[in-house]
Amino acid sequence: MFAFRLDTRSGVPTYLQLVEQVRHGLLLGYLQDGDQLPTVRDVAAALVVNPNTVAKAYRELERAGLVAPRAGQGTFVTGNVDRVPAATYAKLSARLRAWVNAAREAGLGPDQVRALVTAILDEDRSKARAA
Amino acid sequence: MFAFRLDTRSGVPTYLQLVEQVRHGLLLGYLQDGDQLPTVRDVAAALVVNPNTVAKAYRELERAGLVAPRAGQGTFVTGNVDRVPAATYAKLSARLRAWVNAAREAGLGPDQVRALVTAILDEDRSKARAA
DNA sequence: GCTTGTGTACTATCCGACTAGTACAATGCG
DNA sequence: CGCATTGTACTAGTCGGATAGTACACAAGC
Repeated sequence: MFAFRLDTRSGVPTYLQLVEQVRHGLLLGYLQDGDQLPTVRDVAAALVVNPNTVAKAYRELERAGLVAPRAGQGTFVTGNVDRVPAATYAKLSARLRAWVNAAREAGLGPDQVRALVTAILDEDRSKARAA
Repeated sequence: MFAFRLDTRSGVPTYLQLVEQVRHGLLLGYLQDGDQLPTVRDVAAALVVNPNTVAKAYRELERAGLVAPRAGQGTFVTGNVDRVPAATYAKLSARLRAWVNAAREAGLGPDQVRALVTAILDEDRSKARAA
């Protein structure tokens, strides 16, 4: 079963964090067509948040056409998303993992690693906008 | 002069985004000891936010000992942060940039790139916590 | 000394995220 | 049918971020 996590210090609204995690799961293949998401009440209990907050996230995902609710059953993935081919995914993640290790060995702390990644991704975003 | 940017859709509070960007600038060497940050009023005008919001960010940075205000002058960096050596930084960022390009050429969209990076960094975070 | 530009402080207000609690609709199962 | 489980809907309230507007304190420069 898919598991959620929360970062309360990030300032990102809870329901958006949940939406993001499902989106990422779909993009990376952790979640596939037909998979069931944890029930609203389960998630609410596990993360100690209000059921309404979880429901808001699920509603958002439903609006986006990524999941569909079945009353009395739960919420299920209706995967119509471009997934990364498994081989490509494995290759890229291995290479990225190596990079993170190299950065850590070069003495960079987690914050510095994140800062550098953010900077490079922002470059990429700027290029994408310019193109 | 240092320049700020805003991502209004991220859900991250404005003042926290400003704090983060200064922190990153310090970590990566974009900002150095003695550098002046844009004035509160300049930032407020450029980003179209309330001066109080910018002041809140600067106050936060001052509390952290990263910057110091000089009345009538502006806010200046008091850089007591571990910076990444320039050579290390150049090497790592080049390698990461290459990885991003490879990912894009493999057909991954910006969102997928970010998702993958987030996933790997979360792995790293979990390992760091476990250690 | 006066003016200008800077950071700071304060109050009031608005809005969105989140919570609390309850109730309802639909499905599956005995 | 009756019950449990699930998602959904609604109202009311709390809390924090952001805004608006004003006022103050300090330093530099004419």
